[in-house]
Amino acid sequence: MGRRSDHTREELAELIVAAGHAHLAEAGFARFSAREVAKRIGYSIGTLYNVFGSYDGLMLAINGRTLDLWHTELAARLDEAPGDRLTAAIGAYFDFALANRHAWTALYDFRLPEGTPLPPFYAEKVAAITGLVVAEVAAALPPARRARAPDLARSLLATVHGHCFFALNGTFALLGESDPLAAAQARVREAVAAAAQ
Amino acid sequence: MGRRSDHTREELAELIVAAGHAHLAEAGFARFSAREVAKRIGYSIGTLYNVFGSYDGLMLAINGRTLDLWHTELAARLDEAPGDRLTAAIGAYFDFALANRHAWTALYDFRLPEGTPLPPFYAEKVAAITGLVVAEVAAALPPARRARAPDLARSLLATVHGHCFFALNGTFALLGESDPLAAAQARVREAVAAAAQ
DNA sequence: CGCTGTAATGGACGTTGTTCAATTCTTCAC
DNA sequence: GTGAAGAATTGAACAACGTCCATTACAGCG
Repeated sequence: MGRRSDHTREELAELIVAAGHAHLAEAGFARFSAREVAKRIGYSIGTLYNVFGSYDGLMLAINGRTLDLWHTELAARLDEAPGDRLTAAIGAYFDFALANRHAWTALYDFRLPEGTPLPPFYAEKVAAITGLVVAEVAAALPPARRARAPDLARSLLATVHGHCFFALNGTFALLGESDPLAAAQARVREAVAAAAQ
Repeated sequence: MGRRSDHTREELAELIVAAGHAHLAEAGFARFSAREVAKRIGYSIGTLYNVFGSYDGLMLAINGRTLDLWHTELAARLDEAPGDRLTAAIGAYFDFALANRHAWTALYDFRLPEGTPLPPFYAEKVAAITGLVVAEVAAALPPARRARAPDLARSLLATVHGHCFFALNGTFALLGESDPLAAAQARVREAVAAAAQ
């Protein structure tokens, strides 16, 4: 069949990503299927491949949407944060991951074939989120120590990620940890205090 | 066909896990296939299912083997460690993950269906590795603070995991981090110092 | 009306996890 | 020996997946 709707390519891509994100959020990465996404929007599987080229291209677009949502929510939470903004940011990190378990986990479950670099549009979304964190870390340091912010922010991102990851995948539950968020916040507080010296 | 070798069930399981671990180490979790494992040892796909029941059972056994190797290597490295044993343990964590990228990554890529608890044999292996870390954290704390060791060890494990994960999945490279191991060691040092107070 | 280019299809292919009736071999009782 | 019992092993069959691409349907233009 041929053209059948008034969707431009971009509108169609948007439609696919929205349905894909919803399917991913419900089923999780392991059960995600491009065919199911096509079924949901009433298009055939071939159309998805015309638009995104491959399964990897589709997943990248969907994960990109997750990064956008994450960035938006993090920024909003920082805007309305009283007092300790860094602590609020960690809370937002956990809240987003918990509220979007499957989509958040898929960010790390999915990997491009080895040697394939992330496409720029995706790398930029990651950098944008990181940028928010760098700014908050810088603000938490005394002016004379601000040059350490990028290095420290990357490390703190990893620290929080580790805690959040273990909280979601059950490792902490298995080991008896009861308050992963508080632990992450404590570690960040200590690191910032040390860097402030 | 019927019985054709002198393998006991346990020897056969061992054979399968060894071949499966090798295949996983080469191909990675996404390309891993039970059929390929069967092909490698000259058995049919049906036999794998007789022994392990399902793909999940097979993966659990293979990941269990990875945990065993990890535990052995970590213990060895601690034995021969001069001076700062906690720092050595973090180095061993990174070295193992880097030397066994695919197998290590598969520990976290693979997840049982939601609601299915980890089988005891597997949970015990995780607990054993954690136990080594708890002991080292306890040793690094002054006697009066040793009660904090289990909590702190879990949190430090998450911290190191986050750094190692970002180092392997390319996030750190994307963000410009050059020495993830040093960053992880610094974060642990700071946390231990804070807990010692 | 016909031409051209884009949008969309869906059958075909190879691969996967999974099942299970059928088959082959071992063992042991008689 | 012989045959029954039991355990081990097979591989065809099934549904679902990602991928490809020749084919079709339509819109717009001359």
